[in-house]
Amino acid sequence: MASSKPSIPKGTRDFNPEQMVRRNYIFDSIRSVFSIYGYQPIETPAMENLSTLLGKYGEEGDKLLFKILNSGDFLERVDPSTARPGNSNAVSLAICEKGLRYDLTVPFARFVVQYQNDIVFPFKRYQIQPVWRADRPQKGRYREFYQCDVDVIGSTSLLNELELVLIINEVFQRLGVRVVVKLNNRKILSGIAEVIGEAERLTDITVAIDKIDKIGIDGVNSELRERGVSEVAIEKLQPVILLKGNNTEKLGLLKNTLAPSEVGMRGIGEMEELLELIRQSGELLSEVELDLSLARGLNYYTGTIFEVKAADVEIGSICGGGRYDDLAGIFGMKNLSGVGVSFGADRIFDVMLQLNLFPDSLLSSTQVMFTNFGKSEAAYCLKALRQLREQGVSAEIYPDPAKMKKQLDYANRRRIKLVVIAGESEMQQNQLSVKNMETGEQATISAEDVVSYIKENI
RNA sequence: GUGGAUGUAGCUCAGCUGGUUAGAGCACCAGAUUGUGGAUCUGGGGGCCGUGGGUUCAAGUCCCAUCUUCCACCCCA
Repeated sequence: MASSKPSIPKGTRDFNPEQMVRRNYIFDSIRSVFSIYGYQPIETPAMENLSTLLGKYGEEGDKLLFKILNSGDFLERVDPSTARPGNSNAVSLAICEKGLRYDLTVPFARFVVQYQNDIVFPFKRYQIQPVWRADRPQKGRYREFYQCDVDVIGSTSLLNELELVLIINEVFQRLGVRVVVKLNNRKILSGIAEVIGEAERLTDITVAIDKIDKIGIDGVNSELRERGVSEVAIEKLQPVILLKGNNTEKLGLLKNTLAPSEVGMRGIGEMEELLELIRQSGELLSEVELDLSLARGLNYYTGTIFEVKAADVEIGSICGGGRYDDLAGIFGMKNLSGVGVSFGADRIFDVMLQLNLFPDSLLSSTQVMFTNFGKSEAAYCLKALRQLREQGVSAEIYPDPAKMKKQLDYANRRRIKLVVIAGESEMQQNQLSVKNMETGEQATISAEDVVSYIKENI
């Protein structure tokens, strides 16, 4: 073999036309909901300065950043003695100053700080762009994937949280995906850690209880032990982890437990207010559930945490987010609270494909095709073809004078509903034949009526 | 980053304990049918068996490495 087979990098994908129209259906639906709620679009570059990205996602996140090699003689300023195996990380920082963005939230925070004087606050923005993670790919996990972020920054009102819940509900209602919206609050988690006497182990505790669905209560407990949480604390934690009942019942029980914790009670207050706001907005299609095991890894969250799971497919979360009180602080802008969620378009795609939720109509792009029997016959069609297009009907003419079988076959495979047949006999009568490919019916129409006939029969 | 599976035609897969020229279905192209599609029949093209090395008289088959895809862990959309 002269050259190896063409291929694309691990974890990346090509999208064919069928996949693209379906993806665009998702993006368009999401975009229009965002827009209805008053959010404005922005875009940021695929690459950011590495200094913007590093240290924002924890140690794990830093490892998953794609770094971009400097141009030119990038080894020029590298001390040869540091360039040895085992020291790749330090060297990579010396030879790379840019990286591909890991999410849309951090670039957004950078954007807000950079343009703070031009932005009108509260700033409601949405952003739909790909992000890259040097993760090991597996089901529902890619190295390049799209996020659809909505955030509002510069407001602490819980009305923003409410709005996000309503957006989530509306997006998945439009797409026909049944979901469960899970809510929690970082302050409640802090309160729990405080009450059981392990305040400084908040992250360990949340990471462990986040896994309860997967590894069960015993697994969580042994993981807590491994992470150094005391037996007494684990004992105290049990009733909280195992909390059952509806949202109000859970909150009621939590109130007793968290009474000694000021943070915890504030968290409960926020949760109660949010649930009340949701109730007042009217009936939602999506189920909204307070889930204390919901932790989410990103440690910049400080208040409400959101996560959305598909009710009918096992694929991890398809949307998630939360409130962050001090994200822009990293970039030198204090006291700017924000809250937002991110829709994972690629996973939503996988869910919808599996549940067969894409409308068939997406697959036919051309509505009318003119057959081609030769130069003069094709020319005879051009006027009607143009008129149809001017009136918004998507139409095309088969470019080559191929056999009728081949042309009709093409129309079939492209799912084109109407085929216009115009040959010598039609030309002589100043007519065109219009064939419906679904029913097989065919009618012969005069040249002046053919456009309106087609419009009526699309 | 750790562990486990996988790779044969465009796609889904056969191919026995190593043994002639590597198969099927679907898809594609052509013809039956020169102005009427989806059906049927007939024929045809297409493979250095993921890649590189090794063992052997002989490797798609056994061994090693590497890459891909998939699964679990970590983490996450």
